[in-house]
Amino acid sequence: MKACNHEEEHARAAEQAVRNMPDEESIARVAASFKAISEPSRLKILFALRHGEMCVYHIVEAVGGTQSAVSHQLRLLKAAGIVKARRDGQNIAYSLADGHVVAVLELACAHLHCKI
Amino acid sequence: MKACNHEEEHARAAEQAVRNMPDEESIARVAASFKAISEPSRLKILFALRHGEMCVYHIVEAVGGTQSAVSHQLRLLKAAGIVKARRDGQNIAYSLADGHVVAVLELACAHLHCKI
DNA sequence: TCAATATATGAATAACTGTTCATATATTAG
DNA sequence: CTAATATATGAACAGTTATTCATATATTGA
Repeated sequence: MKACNHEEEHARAAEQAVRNMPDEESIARVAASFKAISEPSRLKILFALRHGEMCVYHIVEAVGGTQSAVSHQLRLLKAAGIVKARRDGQNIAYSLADGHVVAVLELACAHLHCKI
Repeated sequence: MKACNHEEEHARAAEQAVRNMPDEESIARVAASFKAISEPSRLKILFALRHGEMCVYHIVEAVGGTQSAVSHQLRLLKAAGIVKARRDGQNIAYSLADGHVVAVLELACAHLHCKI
């Protein structure tokens, strides 16, 4: 494999890329965040929580599926810092962790030219 | 499973969630987009391409790994509409599909409080 | 046309992940 | 304390996916 005829520009970009490449741990964390929101079942939960805090009962109502599956998904989302949980009596109320979540969803939809 | 004592607010949120839930196909497309950028090896490619168009040779130089692995990853990224490709003689020059890609990466990093 | 180079790709394997089922924990009402 | 309810969780299975290896395709120069 040898260089292309854009050698200079591409080589400069490659150099900059190496110099500015985030460390492995940062990349792993970013990857984990996107992985958490890359499954339809979990995305549905996020789209649902856009409309406000909900306990598991209502999340199940909103997105369908079994209570167990939803609970497992919520655990992953919480571990990834995408949603936060708050106990309220017998219930656990879930909500989006911060405004970045909706912002990212909206960017993705804009990218795909689909309205949400 | 019965409703919680936030019945009214949560029930309203759940109703709105059901009414505004994107269709299955939109959700699948959003999920596929995030899945494409949820692997460290592919994220490295995107972080690299922030610095400009590059051919495969230079991408391999910037992110490491084998040519074959990088090529497979590029195929997925292209299929997902995250990067675009342009033939240039013997080389194929890759670049980010649009500004949304960098914007999403920056949002994720802001969310995680890590600088890139 | 032939050799060299850049990139792509099919198959195989190993690792990962989502769902289900059964069960556990925690909270409240009585 | 006991029963009922809400949520969480461990194990197992099925489906998915990233990497490697070998090879194919495409472009260029001679």
